[in-house]
Amino acid sequence: MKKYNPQKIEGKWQKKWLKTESFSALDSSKKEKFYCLDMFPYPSSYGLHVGHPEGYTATDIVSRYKRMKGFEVIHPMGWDAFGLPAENFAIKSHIHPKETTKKSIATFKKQIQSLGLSYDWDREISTADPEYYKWTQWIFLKLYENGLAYKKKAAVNWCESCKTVLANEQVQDGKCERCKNIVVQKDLEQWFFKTTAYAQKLLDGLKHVDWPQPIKLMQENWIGKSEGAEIEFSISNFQFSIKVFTTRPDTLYGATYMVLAPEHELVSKITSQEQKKEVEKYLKKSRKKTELERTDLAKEKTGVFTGAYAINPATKKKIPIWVADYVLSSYGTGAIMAVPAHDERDFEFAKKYKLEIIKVLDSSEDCYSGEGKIINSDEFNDLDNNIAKKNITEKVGGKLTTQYKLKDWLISRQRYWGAPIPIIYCEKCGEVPVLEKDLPVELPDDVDFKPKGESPLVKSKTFHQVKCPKCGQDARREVDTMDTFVCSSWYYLRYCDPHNEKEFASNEKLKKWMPVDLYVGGAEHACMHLIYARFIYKVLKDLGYVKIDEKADHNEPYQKLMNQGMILGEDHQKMSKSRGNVINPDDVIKEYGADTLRLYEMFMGTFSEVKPWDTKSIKGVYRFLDRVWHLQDKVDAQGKAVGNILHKTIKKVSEDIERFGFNTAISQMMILTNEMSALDKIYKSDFEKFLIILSPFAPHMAEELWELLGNKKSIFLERWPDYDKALIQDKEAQIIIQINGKLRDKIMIDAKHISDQKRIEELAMASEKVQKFIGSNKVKKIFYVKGRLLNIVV
RNA sequence: GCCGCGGUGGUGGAACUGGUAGACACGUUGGACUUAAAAUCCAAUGGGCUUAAAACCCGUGAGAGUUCGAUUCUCUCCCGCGGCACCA
Repeated sequence: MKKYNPQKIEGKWQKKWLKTESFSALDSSKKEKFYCLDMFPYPSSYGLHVGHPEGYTATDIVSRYKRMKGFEVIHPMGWDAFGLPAENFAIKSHIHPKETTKKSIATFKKQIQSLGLSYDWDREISTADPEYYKWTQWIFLKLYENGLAYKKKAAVNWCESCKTVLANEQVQDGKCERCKNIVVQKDLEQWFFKTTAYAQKLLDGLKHVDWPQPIKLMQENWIGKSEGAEIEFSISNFQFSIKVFTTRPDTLYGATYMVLAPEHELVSKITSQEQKKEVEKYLKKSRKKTELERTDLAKEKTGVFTGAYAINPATKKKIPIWVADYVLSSYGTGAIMAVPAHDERDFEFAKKYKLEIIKVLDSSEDCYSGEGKIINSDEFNDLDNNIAKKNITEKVGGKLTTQYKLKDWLISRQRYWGAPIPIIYCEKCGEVPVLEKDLPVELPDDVDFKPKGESPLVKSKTFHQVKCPKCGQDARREVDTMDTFVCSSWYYLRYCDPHNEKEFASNEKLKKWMPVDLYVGGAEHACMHLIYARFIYKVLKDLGYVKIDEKADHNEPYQKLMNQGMILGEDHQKMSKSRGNVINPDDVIKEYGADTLRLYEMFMGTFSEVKPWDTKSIKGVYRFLDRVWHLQDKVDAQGKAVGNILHKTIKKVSEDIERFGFNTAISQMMILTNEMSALDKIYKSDFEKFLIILSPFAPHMAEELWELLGNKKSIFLERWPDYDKALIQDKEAQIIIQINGKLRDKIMIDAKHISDQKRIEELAMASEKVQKFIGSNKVKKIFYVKGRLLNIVV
């Protein structure tokens, strides 16, 4: 009896799989395609953590399963290689990010291969490779040509510790997503992608994808659509007017004052002489506040009167115009009509500054923001407020419109380790895009990494001196680089045609492989990568660079999305170096082997739930594999058939893989294994079927045992077994007997008779236990659920 | 504050469209093997009551409701996690 030695067999098969290129996806294949994708990792110098194998094992199981089901599976892996950690490391150590990244990628690749994952390494890509970022820059140019990339001066998020601007999506809780430093607002000239032009399309597309509902909701909220009206208020004694956006034009008669955001352009123009000092003081103060302080709900609202008055277009009454930083300049028009009777913020403000409050909806509450009947509004009285919305807007010459919270995507970064923005500034011609033939704009090596608030590329002698593509005069390059999320917003397209030197990917290959059928990764990307990638994909489709003539093409890159749940430390806390509760997957592989690690991570719990690591529990799956290993000694031409349980297992494992129920699939295989272990002999054909369904989970062991059984070809060339419907039928059925819904007895009955309710009732009534509980009570009613239970109501 | 997800034994977790709650595994206890330990194998293992078993009762965060029957559906509340955060 040979001992189970995972270290020995795993290395052997990993080498073999690589050598035979068993998992290369064939562009020429006639089979139905299946695109199975992981969110590619940032290759950090720390190597893999246990979270990586969780998602990777899941997609590996699905990939191997789908191949055996007859699909041509494309299952690529690559590196999201640009980014801050490598650059920050360079600042400390003076080691070039190129070097660190190269090393980290090598480590990651080795670790990933030691897990026995079936990637198609011919398609490996790295976003920091000029071959790749050439096309990232090309995509930038296409957006630029079509007015979807533009530069503007705006109040932007600035992280003082990273010394760079950040996109809206990268500010979390008022802090930098990377370093957790407080983000401040700065007026800077920056590059944007016009995501707002796609707000509605991004919303619509969500209807067509098979994504977890919470992620869809998060995106919906992030895009933040509201329908309302734009209404203009003229200003008393001025030529100007103030445009506001409101979702409640029905409450216009209750608008008793107006508020401008401190940044609103009219503030300086309309402020009266008497109020000037006060207003300026207020503006100065609010400018100093961070975004976090300004949006702090717990804080009392503040504001100051401008001295000017507007005319309510419905009531023709003069209403005061205030400045207050509870109104945001970045949303709507940066100005509001305040209806204190029906908006809590306005109510709070009006009470504090003793402003007029007029109710225009029928309600007993002081401040009521719900629906209802209109009052105090002339001819609109008694109308339903939803009808009044349209009518009142029309009366005052307003316009029904839609607003979104989504902002344009700020993509420029004042950092080195990213793809340079392919723009040239010429004194004569102004902003000039780099010519396509001059791509890629390569990163220079001669830079000083210390961030000083401008891109390190400024310091490169070789980089920014360039001739203007238009006039040939001396010009200088844009020194900012692109947000790494730009690089990762199209990588799934490059995998389809990774070596193409003429295009980012040929249409033929895109047509062959896109869209991604299954996408797996963490939920933290809900409002970042997953919005950006959808945006870029839609743009490329609209511009005609991606054409797919499939019937079910919904202009979405990712059909099905699955989020893996975070793995916590053994102390039920988030794993972190400072807590010292980090588990290194290498250690687990060293002790138990890759198959055990894979199985364990899949067995831990529900795939998408958060779950704690438990080193002791690893033994359980190791024992299981060990038991499977020893089953080989029982294989015989003679034996007892395990057909029923085997075929039930085939059914359950197949169904569970499809619905990401890996934990229950494994538990079913454990049940089968325990059953087979109890036998003296098992049929070879039964054991082989079991090995096939085990193989996506524990590929090394399955492959090794398959070979030991005398098979010459890889187990992964086998077809996935079908279960036999006749064999999964049980001969006997157990019927639960309940009295008033409480379990009182169980009876066994031949499966032939499960439809015969009368027979079952008779059997039940014959039971002593049943009789005891019925006693002298009268049977009122009997419910029978076929093959399951009989409930007697007394 | 708003939106979402969740709360099941000592632990991780199962439970199909409302139908045996606790599958599978860890741990624990007892036993076998061993000079011994590890490993392995066998058995028991939600709580109460009981010397033990049988029998019975209780039990899926709390309370109510719908139902013949609720972990599953509805309402109210409590707790944990995630997202958003003055979006007019």
